[in-house]
Amino acid sequence: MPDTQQQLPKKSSDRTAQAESLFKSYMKEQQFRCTTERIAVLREVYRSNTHLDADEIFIQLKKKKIGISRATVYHTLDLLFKFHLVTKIDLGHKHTHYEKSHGVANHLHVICEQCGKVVEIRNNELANMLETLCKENGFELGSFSLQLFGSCIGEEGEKKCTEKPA
Amino acid sequence: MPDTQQQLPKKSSDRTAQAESLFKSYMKEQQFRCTTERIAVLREVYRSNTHLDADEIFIQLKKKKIGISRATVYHTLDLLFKFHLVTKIDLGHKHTHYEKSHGVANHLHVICEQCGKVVEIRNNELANMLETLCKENGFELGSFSLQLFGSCIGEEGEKKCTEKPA
DNA sequence: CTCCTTGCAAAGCCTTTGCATTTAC
DNA sequence: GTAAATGCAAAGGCTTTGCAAGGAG
Repeated sequence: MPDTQQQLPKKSSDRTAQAESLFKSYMKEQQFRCTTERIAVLREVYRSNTHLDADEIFIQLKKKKIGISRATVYHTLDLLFKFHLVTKIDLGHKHTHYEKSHGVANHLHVICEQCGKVVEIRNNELANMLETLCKENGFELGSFSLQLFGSCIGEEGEKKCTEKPA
Repeated sequence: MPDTQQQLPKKSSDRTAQAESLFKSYMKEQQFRCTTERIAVLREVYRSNTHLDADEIFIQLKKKKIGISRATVYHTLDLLFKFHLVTKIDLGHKHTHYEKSHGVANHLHVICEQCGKVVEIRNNELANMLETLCKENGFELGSFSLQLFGSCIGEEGEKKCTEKPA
């Protein structure tokens, strides 16, 4: 694999384009074909700022009149995951969610077990610690998936969340 | 909820017994009935030192001539999860795994995307950082689920894993 | 031109649910 | 005795797969 993944994006608006270039170069390298469907899935994931599930991607694309089957969406997500361009996350809902991961590293999700709310937290120190921990244990860190389950707390730091799930 | 969860186990051999007491007290509190099936699932999870899936638990119990249905296993795992006595984990295999979490906190999994190997890493500093991050963001940390996807590296720190999945 | 990719539909598989029976309290 | 839990089987829902048709290289 080329070392291009190490280049950090200069502008956040470039991230999608960069991810697209990376995707194309990985695909070329590994003899995967660069189809319009695959690019469409990549763009959809990178257009969104949250975590999507496979079906949401399928529906978004359908709304945009981009004909694509669910099977292709799943296949493509596997490819994107393989190249570390998306992260798989389990938010405690019944199925896998996916999220762009190029240029948006170093964050984790906190999920309220009462109301289901999901909050993103960013922290570089944490990411560094994880990378170090992996190295110390003979692993090279690729993508990662951090989910913390807990409960929202009130202003006074006393009241636990009692909301019902949406 | 009583504060008993904060008491750390003194001996590792006490953990199962402690988890069992906690389970019973939580159940009493919240009007759940203390059935032999539920206790059996708890014990099975705590007897194991790795992550199990629901079906493995079902099969282990069947081997021990403990009649129980899959439905009950799933129900009980939900209860255990609710009480933070097990953690749900996604190891990139196709379904949820469960792992005891009382007395075995502060660890994460590193999963090799090539060979599927799963390694556990323990680190208190990380756990503290996570707890702090949550507090800073208005969350109370319950159980957590950390999975890092990457690749084993060779002795020289150069060779990436090329093994096939088992 | 060749072989990979797509797409549809069906299959697969984990998980949940309905309802009668059993059981904890 | 009563309400909750179990268990079976069937349904549910996400994901994968087989195979013919289409498209990239």
